[in-house]
Amino acid sequence: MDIYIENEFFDAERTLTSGQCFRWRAFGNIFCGIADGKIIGVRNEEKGVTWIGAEPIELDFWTRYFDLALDYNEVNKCFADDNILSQAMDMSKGIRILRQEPFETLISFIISQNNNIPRITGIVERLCKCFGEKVTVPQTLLDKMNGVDFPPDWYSFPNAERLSALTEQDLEPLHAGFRARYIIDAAQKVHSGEVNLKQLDNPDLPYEEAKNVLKKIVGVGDKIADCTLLFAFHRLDAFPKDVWIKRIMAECYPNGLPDCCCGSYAGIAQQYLFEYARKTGVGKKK
DNA sequence: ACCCAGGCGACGA
DNA sequence: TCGTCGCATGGG
Repeated sequence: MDIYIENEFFDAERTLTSGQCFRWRAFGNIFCGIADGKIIGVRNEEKGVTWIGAEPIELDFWTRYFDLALDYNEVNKCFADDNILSQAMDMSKGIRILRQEPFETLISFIISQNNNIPRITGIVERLCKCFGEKVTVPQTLLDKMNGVDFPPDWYSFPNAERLSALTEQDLEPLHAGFRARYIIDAAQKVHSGEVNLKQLDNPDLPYEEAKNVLKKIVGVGDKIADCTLLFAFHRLDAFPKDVWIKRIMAECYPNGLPDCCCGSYAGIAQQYLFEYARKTGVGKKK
């Protein structure tokens, strides 16, 4: 069935195409994606959002996934004094930081290194198609998609146990390049418990401590650890520095980032700046 | 043909 | 602790 949530600070298109997730697809004004083995459609309304094909019992799950409990209007006041951030906020209004599944987020951002978003998306899609499990699409969602070019088969993100049993050669169809061995190493360390993701789901765990756990994986450095902590564990104090952020730091903040980018909502500021840099092309040479 | 992408590890100074 | 380089792949 459908669930409607009133919330004026949620923009599905901006949130789901902002480079924090790689598994949502647009079909007209409906985004479809999978989390927790469930597929739903997400459609923005005048003053809220509808989850198509979601069950009432899943209300808390999706509310948490889309971070609808946090008052972003309040958070944004932290950034109002900064000129660049104010502009960035205007063009990113309605973006939220998702709470994605940890293993999926970890692997996705391992794949992201020295890579671009369209290609990351393709590799993640092939990973799910090859090693995930088929997900049943609810009839309510299928009905809405009648007449749309909607894929018949959807696959979950494979778990650590599944991937830990594979070899680099098994991953060749993904065309992940040098990242294949990083994926295997991550899956093995997560599955063995050497990297305990459940332990990281604890806001009281000191940030650097959590980060060092993730960095035990070969191919996980500061940036990927930061992204995993931000987009899966909702550590809003994370501030991942990718090439876009480095450009904007060099171009717009030669004397350093404002304090609000080091505080408890640094990750939200980071996401605004990331979008600003990508949309305006700040610092990028042509 | 080049350059680049939500980086990282190895290596040398 | 710091820069620099190679890494696979594919799109611009």
